[in-house]
Amino acid sequence: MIETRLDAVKLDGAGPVYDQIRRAIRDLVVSGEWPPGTGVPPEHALMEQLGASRMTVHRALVQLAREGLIVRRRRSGTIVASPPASHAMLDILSIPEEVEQLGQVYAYDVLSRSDGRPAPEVVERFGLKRSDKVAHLVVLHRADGMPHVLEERVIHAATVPGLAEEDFAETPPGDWLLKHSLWSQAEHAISAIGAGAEEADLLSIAIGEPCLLVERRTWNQSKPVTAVRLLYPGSRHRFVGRFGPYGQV
Amino acid sequence: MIETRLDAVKLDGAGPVYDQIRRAIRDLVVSGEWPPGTGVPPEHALMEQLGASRMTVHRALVQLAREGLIVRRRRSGTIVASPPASHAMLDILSIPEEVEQLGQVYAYDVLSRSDGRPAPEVVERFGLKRSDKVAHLVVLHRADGMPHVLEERVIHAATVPGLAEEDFAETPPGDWLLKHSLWSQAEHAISAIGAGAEEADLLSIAIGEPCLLVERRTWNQSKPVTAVRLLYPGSRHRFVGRFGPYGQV
DNA sequence: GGCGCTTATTTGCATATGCAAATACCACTT
DNA sequence: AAGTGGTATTTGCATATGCAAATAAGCGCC
Repeated sequence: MIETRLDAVKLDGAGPVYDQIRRAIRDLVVSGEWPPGTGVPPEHALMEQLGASRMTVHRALVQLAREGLIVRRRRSGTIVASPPASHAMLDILSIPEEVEQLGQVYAYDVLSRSDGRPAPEVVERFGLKRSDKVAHLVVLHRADGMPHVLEERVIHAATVPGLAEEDFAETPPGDWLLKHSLWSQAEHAISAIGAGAEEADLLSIAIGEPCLLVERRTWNQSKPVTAVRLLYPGSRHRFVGRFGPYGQV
Repeated sequence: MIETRLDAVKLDGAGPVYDQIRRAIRDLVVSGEWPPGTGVPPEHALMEQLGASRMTVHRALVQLAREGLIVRRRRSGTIVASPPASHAMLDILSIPEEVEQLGQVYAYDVLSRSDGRPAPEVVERFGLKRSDKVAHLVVLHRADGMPHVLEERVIHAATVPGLAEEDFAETPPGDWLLKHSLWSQAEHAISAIGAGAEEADLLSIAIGEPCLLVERRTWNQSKPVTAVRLLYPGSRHRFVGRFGPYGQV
């Protein structure tokens, strides 16, 4: 277990104490200062350092645990949780996992890679500066040998250390990024478009066939990390979700 | 404010007391026994009736409030919340609201309605019995006069009182149902398909043009309520959502 | 009637205290 | 070395208590 520096937890005096504690720890977690596996100080230590009662500290930690940011176990203590790989319907972050959950065999090919300045059309689509250095990848994911998704991805070199040395021979870029970069904010959009000539060819479908397009952009502390465009043949894919009226499952 | 019968809250003895209280009240809310607006008894009353301390009752209520099931205000007390009309990206339940949020003028036409036994293909799609009575509706929603979504809907008469008398002249069926029926579970699926001849005509698009298809089925206590098929012209629509790695916004 | 003040009710927050449950760790035995 | 049992640590839960903040409702005054 990774140790923490206790004095990193600082209150800001705004609002209820339990919420100050909650936010202080949450910020350390989402900023990456306390990466997954880091040990959160025990209630006693926090209580002394912050001058709050144990119940107040407890309340903050219980809430963070319910939110999934930390994991608590008696006697062994509290650690920062690993972010869940996939969550609700559209938080599908790992394509290999998605395919394997369908009981199919996963494989992928990196069709192209280029490092350097982004092409003008890429700059616009992903909201970059022309001077930013990026890696531009095209990857075809297969399920049981059949084309499953076509992925086009731009990775912002400055925010992802080790990018140049990685050749994505063993792990597709999406999964690799999950392990080698942090993200604090993501946005995605779903729409339907017809496949273009090149896309249709790669996915083995007809030109103009309806496809589901998922576009996702990811930031870490407002710096862009990666942008991806996933094209799913419409006939072969459905995104399914369940929910209740108050948001619960 | 609607009064509640205090003795309706019953504990089941399983697990922590605060959680028993939480579940007991939650069940009353989601079952519809305490409809939105119902007054939840004050902490003092619950405390006496249940033989728990106020802090324990408080903990249960605070959690329910954070989950959005109840709304609490000092002095005026606690009431059951109205289910949020729209929530995350795909919990768009009210099309009029969606359109108006885009700053466009909303209108709709009921293109057809038939009451009676469901067509065989509807039976299958919705998991009904052939003997169930349903209303079958086709509605075109417009934004600024332009076709916006094509809605095809089946409503299960047995679970929706007052259905036969309603003509949907003033409120489109989706919104009407939100007010006149309860639901405890929903499922939706998104996919991409090409517009059929009839659909293309109604939506003023070309045959085969890619569309986003949202299918949603809704149940109340495992009895079907309604099933709907929403066809959005792909070129004109994107569903956008934002989220963070731990599920928070 | 309307306006402003007071009061009572209800929730919100924090503390102190005590015990229970889980379990990592250590010492001891075989 | 391997099991065994006790102990200390850490979280989980519940209670009792006190005060603060918000505000609905009542009261009195003009």
